[in-house]
Order: sequence, then structure tokens, then C-alpha cells
Amino acid sequence: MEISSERLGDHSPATGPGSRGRYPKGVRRRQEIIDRSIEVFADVGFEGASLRALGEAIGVSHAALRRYFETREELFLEVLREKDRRTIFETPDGIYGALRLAEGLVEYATQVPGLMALRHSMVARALESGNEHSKRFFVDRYAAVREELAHHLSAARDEGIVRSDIPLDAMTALVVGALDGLSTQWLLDPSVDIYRGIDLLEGLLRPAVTHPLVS
Amino acid sequence: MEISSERLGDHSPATGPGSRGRYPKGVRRRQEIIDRSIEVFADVGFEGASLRALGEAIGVSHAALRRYFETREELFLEVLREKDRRTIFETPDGIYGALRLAEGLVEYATQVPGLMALRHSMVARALESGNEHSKRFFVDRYAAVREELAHHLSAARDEGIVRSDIPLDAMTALVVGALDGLSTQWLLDPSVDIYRGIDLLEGLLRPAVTHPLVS
DNA sequence: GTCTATACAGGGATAGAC
DNA sequence: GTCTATCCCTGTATAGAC
Repeated sequence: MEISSERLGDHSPATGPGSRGRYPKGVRRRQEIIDRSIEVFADVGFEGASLRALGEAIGVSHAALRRYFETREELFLEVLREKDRRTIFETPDGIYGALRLAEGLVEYATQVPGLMALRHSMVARALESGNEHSKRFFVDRYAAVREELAHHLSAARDEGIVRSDIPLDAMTALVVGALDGLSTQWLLDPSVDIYRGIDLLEGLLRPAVTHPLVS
Repeated sequence: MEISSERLGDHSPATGPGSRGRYPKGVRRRQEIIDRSIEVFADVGFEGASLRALGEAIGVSHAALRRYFETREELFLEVLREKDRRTIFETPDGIYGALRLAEGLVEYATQVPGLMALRHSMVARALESGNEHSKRFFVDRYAAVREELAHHLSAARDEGIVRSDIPLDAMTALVVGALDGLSTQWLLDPSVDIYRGIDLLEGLLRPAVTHPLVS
């Protein structure tokens, strides 16, 4: 989807000589930092992922990282952006299931454990006044996720899988929120069956065949 | 409710002379620290609430705080515990509405802004391996919240406000998760109407008679 | 352009004096 | 029970090598 790639697309290098665009090597290095960072998060969690630890894993000093990211916060946001790009926004449109995206969102949680902790931590920052970059990131991110989901739900409505008498925007916010909240509970305590919760929500959103709500 | 007060009840002082129980003055001081901390969070947010800042607000050095809390993490968990005690678990049983508790949970979010950021941050810690105190806190906390909500939903079922053909545990996990997730989206972007989402969920859980789900 | 070396302010944790 | 002094680590910032 265009909106997704636009909202969550690549950014130019943080600092550049002059201001004339992108620099292949710098961009590549920047991407390498992001990729390696994800691995480090998987290894030691985000709390152990100090700039010095990150630099050591990559083979550079911590100061070098700041050539590509103005601040630690910026680097972490790019890590989350990359993670979103890989999981949520690469899902093909309109697979059979409506809440197919749900599995993507859940998968998001399970794949690299440290990234969920990182996400919560960065949301925490975004909720505090003064961290405008984080705030903007998540405001846009959730808007993009909702829009992506709206696309899927709309298709699901055409297939008769999802009720048509519910406003899309309210539905998307609810579904995204439910998936987020269920994921958190499940990550904390695996005995909370997240899939039962998702199935329940999916059932609630399905057109009630036993009642004459929809013809 | 007994379970709540048991699970979220007071703890003994972290350190005590000998090991013979509670010490009024120590307990009082400890409570004062928690109360003042909440005020500091409201003022400067949790990021600015360093142990030194907290100590200064109370009038002691940062080292003194460790007489009452073994670690910063422990202090913050107690702040959250106190906040839960004040909002969620003081709601009287079985007011008319089923999702009456929902408003309490939402209110939780809005009252002291810094506390939601703190909660997210501590959940982040809980999701990382190695922070067993935080993890246990939130595992128990969410279990208690679900149980509290189950109590309300059960009463609501008797009143015919909530469908009786849905397992309580799946329903509670879904509702708690939805409220959490919606709150997050709303705190980030007030244009996301959290009450429409709650109303939608409430409508979905209502025994299907004829109600259209528009707002 | 890219990176190292280094300095700095602030954080939590801790030991020992009173 | 509270303090001061200290330790090590953090993110940030700057200077200068090549």
C-alpha cells in the first residue's frame, strides 16, 4: 500500500554533507546498523543494547553510530520502523481471512522478544511530553496500521465475513487495540490464550446469521 | 474484593531491623515516598523522576530512599500498585453498567499522565528476561484486573446486559486488552475516539436482539 | 566523509561515617 | 535512619586523525 510505504518509508541519513540526497555507502551502513541492532536486541534485550554494545556488535565505536542517527531514540525508532516494514506491511492484500493481519501482529510479538519490550519502552517515551519524534512516530504508525487493517476489513466485508453495519474506523481502532492488549497479556503470561481472544473478537464481528441483521 | 487486596496489597518494608514485622514509622515514611512520587510523576514525568529528583522533592538524599525500596524498579512498582489501588479496585461492585469498570480504567489513564508512561515503561521491563519483580507484578496485576472485571461482567450477565454464551475468561482478556490498546491509541492521538471503541465492544457483547451499533 | 578518542553530566547502586 | 563520597555505566558532544 502506498500510504504505508510513505508513512513508514526510509528516511534520509541523519547527517549529510551539503544536502543533496542519499549516499549509497552511508545508506548501506545505516541499514547495517539497523539490521545488526535487531540481532542485538534478540540477544541481550533492549536494556542491554546500549550504544556502546551496539557499536561493539557492529565493529565500530559508539560515537560512529551518531553519524547515522542523531540520537539513540532515533536509532531505536528506525529499528521499530524496519520491524514494521518486515512484518505488518508486507502482508499481501486480501488473503482469505479477514483478521489475517492479526496473525501478523501476533507474529510481530513472538518473533524477536526484545522488540516488544523496545516498543513498549518507546511508547512510554512517546507518551511523555517532550519526545516529539517518538510521539510522531507512533501516531503515524498506528494510523498506518489502522488504515492497513481497514483495507483488509473492507475486503472482508465484501466477502461477508465481517459485519457491514459497523463503522470501519471504530472497528479498526478496536481490533488494533485488542490485538495490542491481548499480545501484552499473553507475552506476560502465556496461559492467557491470545488466540481465543482473537477468535472471540472475530466471531463478534462476523455477521450474525441467526439474527436478521443483514440480509 | 478479597483477591484484589490480597494480590495488590501492601508489602512489608524492604528492609527491617531484625525481621519481626512492620514498623509504623517506617511504613508511614514509605507511604509518604510513594505519595510524593506520584506528585513528582505528574510534574516532570517519569523520565525526570530520578531517585535524586524524588529524594529532593521529599527532602532526603537519594540514598535514603533505598532504606524503603531495594531498587528504583521496586519503588516504581509500588507507585503503580498504589495507583491501581486508588482507581481500579475501589470501584463498588455491580453498579448498573457492565463496563463501568471501563471508565475506571480509562480514567486511570487520564488522571496522572506520567503514570501511563511509567506503566508502559515498566511493562517493557517486565517483558525482558531478568526483571522478575516487574514480571510478577504485571502477571498478578493483570490476573487481578481480569478477575475484578469477571466479577462485574458476571453480574452484567445476570442483568441481561452481556451475552451469556461467551466464556468469561476469554471475554475478560479481550475487554482488558481492548481497553489497554484503545487507551494507548487515544493517549497518543486524541482524535482516536476511545469511547466509540468501548461502546462498540459493549454493543458487540450485548445479547443480540436488534440493536444497531452506531453512535 | 567516516571514524576514534576523549570529555562531560547525569543515572542507579553501594560502602561507611555519624 | 540518613548522610556523603564514590563507583561504574549511560547518552551526548566535540576534536581531530585519515
